Amino acid sequence: MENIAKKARVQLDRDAWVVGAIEVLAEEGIAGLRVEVLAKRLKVTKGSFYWHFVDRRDLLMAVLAHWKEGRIRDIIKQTRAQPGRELEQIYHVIDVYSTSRSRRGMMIELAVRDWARRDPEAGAIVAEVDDVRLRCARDLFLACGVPMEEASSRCMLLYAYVFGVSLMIYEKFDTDVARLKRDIADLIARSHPAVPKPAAA
Amino acid sequence: MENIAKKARVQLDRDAWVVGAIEVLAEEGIAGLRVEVLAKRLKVTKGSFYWHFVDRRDLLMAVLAHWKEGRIRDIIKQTRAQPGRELEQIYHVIDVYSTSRSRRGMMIELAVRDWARRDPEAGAIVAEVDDVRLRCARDLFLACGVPMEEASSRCMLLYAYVFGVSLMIYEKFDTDVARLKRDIADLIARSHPAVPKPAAA
DNA sequence: CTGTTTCCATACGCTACCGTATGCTTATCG
DNA sequence: CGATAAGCATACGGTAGCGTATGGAAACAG
Repeated sequence: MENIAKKARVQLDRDAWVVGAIEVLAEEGIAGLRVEVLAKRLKVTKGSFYWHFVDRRDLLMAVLAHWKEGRIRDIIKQTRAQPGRELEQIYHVIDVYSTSRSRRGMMIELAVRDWARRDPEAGAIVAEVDDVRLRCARDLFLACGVPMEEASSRCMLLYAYVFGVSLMIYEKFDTDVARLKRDIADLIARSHPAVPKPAAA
Repeated sequence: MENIAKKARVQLDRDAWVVGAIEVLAEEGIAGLRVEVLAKRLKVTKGSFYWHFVDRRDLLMAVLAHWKEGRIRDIIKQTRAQPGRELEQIYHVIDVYSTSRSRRGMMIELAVRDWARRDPEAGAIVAEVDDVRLRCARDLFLACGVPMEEASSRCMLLYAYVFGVSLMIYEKFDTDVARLKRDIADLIARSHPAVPKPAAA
């Protein structure tokens, strides 16, 4: 009974603020993430904010921690492949990041990375996430029989591509974007003679 | 005589403001590009600014125009190859963008692209620059004998990579970054049986 | 030398934020 | 039923930045 009643509580906790903050971060960037703006969006005043956080920096650090945990969880999940289907999983990873399907996630990603370019603490978090990402992706290539150094190169190319392509504006360049992305995925993942390319990516 | 004397003039013109603005843009991003901050850096007050520009937006548009012109000039220059040395030129382009040699230029590039994610006018400029870039790079691949569609894929991968890799933080991942970048350049530019890989990139 | 134009400084009002102080409501507990 | 604490609102002082108004210096023309 109390459990049900507790769902009716409208009060905000730290996490609700962080979730809202990531929303704003995605839309406006780190510079647009202001406590009064966020408070207005959550339909409270900043009196509430300064109850849960000591200052704006406190919120930003909480956002970083939240983002990092979510990313690492997602990386583990996306790079876990059934034995023998690792190449398929590589194509899946490329697809997940490079299509507009997870546009929102990419906006957050880019906002955090832009943030990290000027803030050392954000930079440290991104460095950790990148390290996990690269190692997990490299393991996939290694499982495909790709030698160590080539696996490093290919997984680095993979992530650089997915982040980079989301920065570009290329509508005018090629009409068949689907084919383009398919071919690029092949360039990144292909040429493993021991393992044939899967029919379904 | 007047020509020499004119060099002594310390007064600022529009272009001096734009150049300074790009400096700030590279360091602080578009959100940190404020007229009073810029004025302080140029050792004048904003009274000067509002004589040369109607408002902040006016400066931003001038910055975009200046950046676009400079980029397109550079693209033309970087992708002009002597006949038969096009592949060599492709490696050169990758090298120029992906090494820390032009770190400053990349900071500007990333700042403009971040700006373009939220400002339609900046987006239009980036779209134009991307179009020129992609076409020029594609021409290089075409000159190497690469078929049209593959040339499109490879040049897109090229630029996505160089932009994306500058967003990543990978010190911990691989110790031999030089080898990594060389191998990635090969993945992007390689496999043109008709044209052997050049000894010197 | 005097008037005009160019270029910049100074001063002002205004808004958006940050962080603090304090008051008000509601729930919870004894 | 009071008392206490949690959660939020309100009000305040302070800074940074935008754009305007106006004054002043220096160059230049006549």
